[in-house]
Formats: sequence, C-alpha cells, structure tokens
Amino acid sequence: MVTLSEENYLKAIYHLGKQGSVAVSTNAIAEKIESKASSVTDMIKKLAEKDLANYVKYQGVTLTESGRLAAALVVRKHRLWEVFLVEKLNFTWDEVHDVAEQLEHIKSLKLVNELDALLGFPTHDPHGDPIPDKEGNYTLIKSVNILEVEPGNEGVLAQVKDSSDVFLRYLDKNNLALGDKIKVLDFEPFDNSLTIETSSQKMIISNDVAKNLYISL
Amino acid sequence: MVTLSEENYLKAIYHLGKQGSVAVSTNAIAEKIESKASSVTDMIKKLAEKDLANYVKYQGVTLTESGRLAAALVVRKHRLWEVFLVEKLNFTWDEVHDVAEQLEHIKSLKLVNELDALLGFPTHDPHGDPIPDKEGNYTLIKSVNILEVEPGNEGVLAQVKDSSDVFLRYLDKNNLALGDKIKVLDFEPFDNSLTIETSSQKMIISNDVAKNLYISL
DNA sequence: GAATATTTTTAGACTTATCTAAAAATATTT
DNA sequence: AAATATTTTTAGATAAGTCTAAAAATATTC
Ligand SMILES: [Mn+2]
Ligand SMILES: [Mn+2]
Ligand SMILES: [Mn+2]
Ligand SMILES: [Mn+2]
Repeated sequence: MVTLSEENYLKAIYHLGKQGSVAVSTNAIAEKIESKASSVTDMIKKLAEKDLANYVKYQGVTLTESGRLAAALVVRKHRLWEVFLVEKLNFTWDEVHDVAEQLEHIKSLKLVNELDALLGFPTHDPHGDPIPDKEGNYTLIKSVNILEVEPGNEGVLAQVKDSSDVFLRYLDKNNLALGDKIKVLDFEPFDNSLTIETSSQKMIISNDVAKNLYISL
Repeated sequence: MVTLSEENYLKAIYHLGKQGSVAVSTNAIAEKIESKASSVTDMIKKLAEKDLANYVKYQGVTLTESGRLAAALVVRKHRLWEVFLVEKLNFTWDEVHDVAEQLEHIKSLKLVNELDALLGFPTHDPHGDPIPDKEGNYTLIKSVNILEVEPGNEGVLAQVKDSSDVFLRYLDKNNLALGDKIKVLDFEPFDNSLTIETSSQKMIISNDVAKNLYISL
C-alpha cells in the first residue's frame, strides 16, 4: 500500500527527473513539495525501503520500475480527472488543478479505466500535458518553447507549463488558448520579451509568460 | 477545516442517531467505525471543541446544527458518487460503496453540485437511500420493512439497508432488484423466514435477508 | 440499596508525517 | 589543497489519530 504522502513524493521525483530516471536532489524535492529537506530524507528512505526508489546517501534519488509505474498512475489519474472536470463538470482550466490534487489519490483501478473510457481515451489534459496509459507510457508530441522559435515562424499553442490559476487566467484575459495559431514576430533583447500574433491580435508577452508557452510547428 | 477522520465520525453519529439529533453512545460509534471507545472519546472532544457536536461526559453525543450540515454533506457526496459510479462508469451496486468511502472526502462544493447536475439531480442512491440536498434536507419515501407487511399484501422494493457486497450479490443472484414488485405470501414462525413472490418467481427468504428489505406500498 | 457488571474516560504509549537545530558530507572558492 | 559555503543527514520534538490497560462513572442485578 502506497500512502497519500508517498504518492506525492513519487510524483515529485517523477516530474523533477524525467520520469524519475535522472537523480533528483533532496532540496529540489523539498521545494517542489513545499516541505523541508529533513522531511524529504525521511520519506526517501521509506520509499527505498518499499523498493519504490533507489537511494544512495548524498547522491539523490531515482525511481525503481515499480516506483515509476506508481508515479505514472498518479499522474494518469490527475490528468484524467482534470479532463473530466473540464469536459463533464463545466470547470475552467484554471479551476481543476487543486481538485485533481485530491482526486489523484483515489484508489480504484476500475474507476480510472472507466473514467478513461467515459472521456473517450483522451491523450492530453486541459493544459496540454500528456496522459500516461495503464502501463505508464505516453507519446510525446513534439513541442518547443516559444522562445526558441525564430521570428517569422508560426505554430500551434500545444502546452502550457505553468498550471497555476493566475497564469491561466492571464491567458484567458488575453485570449490565448490551447490550439491557437501563434506567429512569432519579434524578440526584444532589452527585456527578453516577445511580440506575437494570433488570428485575433498582435501582442507583446513578457519573458516570464513566454517561458511557459510551448508550440508545435 | 474538517479532517477526513472527523468527517467519518460525524457521519457515524449522523447515521446512528437519526441525523444526529438523538444521543449516540461511545461504544456504538466505536463499533460502527471499527475503532475503540477510547479513540471515540478523544474524537468526540475534538468535535465538541469545534462546535460540531454536543457532548456531556458519560451522556453520549449529538450533532450541532453545523455538525449536522457537515455530516449531511458527506452523506450527500457519498451517495452522489455512488450514483455516478453506477450511471456513468458501469459499476454494479455492490462495487460502489468502498470507492464512495474515499470520494466522499473530496473537498469542492462546485464539484458536488456540478456532479449533482450531471446526474440529473437524483433523489436516491443505488441502494434506495435518499440523497440530501445542499441544505442537508431530503424527503423520506415511506417504506416499511418487509417483515411488517401482512401476508397477502404487496409493494415495490424501495430500499436495502445492508449495502455490503455479499448481501447485494445475494440479491443479484436471486433476481431481486430495486423497483421489483414483491408480494408477501407467508411468514414462517419456526425460523422467522418469509415466502415472497415476484413477477418471475416464488421464493423463501431468511429473516436475516428480510430484515434488510424495505418496500413502499 | 449494596454488590456486581458494563460503559466510558483517563493515562500513557505508538505510528506517520512533519518540523528545527546541529552535525556531517559534499561542492565551491580562493 | 585549505578555507568556506552549501547541501544533506541525523537527532530530537511535535501533532494527529490510534491503541492497551487501568480508573472512574453509570447501569443492572440480587
Ligand atoms: Mn494539474
Ligand atoms: Mn497530490
Ligand atoms: Mn454506500
Ligand atoms: Mn469515509
């Protein structure tokens, strides 16, 4: 049995070290999970004890195969619930994350898989993040950060990296949504901002905003 | 903030003392919740501290108005989730209870009320139990235990009191479902069993089974 | 109504998950 | 390579929720 708290740590390691394959530092986990390094050390030991993590003192932590699968299942549930909330319960994309944080810990394989079917086996959540399948696999859609796009080129907004409600409401306010066609017009070296053009407008976005926008070409 | 554990105690008191208005004993709660009397005493004190329960040492416990509302909300969520699992996710009525035990603790008023709407504002769960509204109110359908029906009379199976999977699968196996028309033919004093007749069959049910069947006339 | 049985509460211990402060190990700078 | 800074671990404390065993209160029986 994996506790709620253990699931949160597994998820953090999974997200910080590309599916848990790259060693993640104690401090990085503490920051992600908003706890203290000492708490992280304790929990990592417990995960290692349960064969969910590989841990060498002072060397950081990776996930074992069963840890990776457990983490992927949590992520799968999180993202499926987010789709459910938007598609079936009229939530907006900035309202779903906190509720999904709770729902991702519900234990019932039948529930997850029936939910998946009800939603028509979606491949991405409302923020453009991929939904792992039962085996924890997903196919990456090739998307690049908008800052790496040469001025003059265009693509489709495929993913937003920050899922906080403030950021998502900023996008709503400025009529930017997943699927929108975006053309990069100009990069401004002074403040690293970007001028972009959508079908409805031309606008300047700050570097902080641009860092979180990923487009597929 | 009401914790998961507090919610479970509130629900137990609510169920044991008709919506928490009748004083419930420490031992009764302990048995319902499968814990020990000493644990119950501790928790009751905490509920009283938070003004969710009225507690007088050695005199049992009732719910305050806010306690009653909190308990009713948990019951509302439990039963709405059960309807969801059956209606939308192909669960059978014997599979829903344990998952609903988890889902009932998810905190989001929007979620509950949107779920209610998605399901078409159901009034009863898959076991015939009434679903409280936002204010914690529900209208009782008049149903009586089948043992109190005079032989010769008939009614419709409206509610089953035991929601355990073993009991529900017994009913499935014997083709008894909510909504079925049942006629009481004979009461057998030797073992307090009952002979009943449905549209498809005549059968004898034990007293243990009969105690859990409620019909509306 | 006194003796006995049952229920309830208290006292103290344990587990999980967290924290602060100090010690130990590793990394960085000079 | 020493000195210094940073990161990580350990040690000990705390809070929530639970338990066992003993004490206190209430209920039942004779
Ligand atoms: Mn999310
Ligand atoms: Mn979580
Ligand atoms: Mn139930
Ligand atoms: Mn519960």
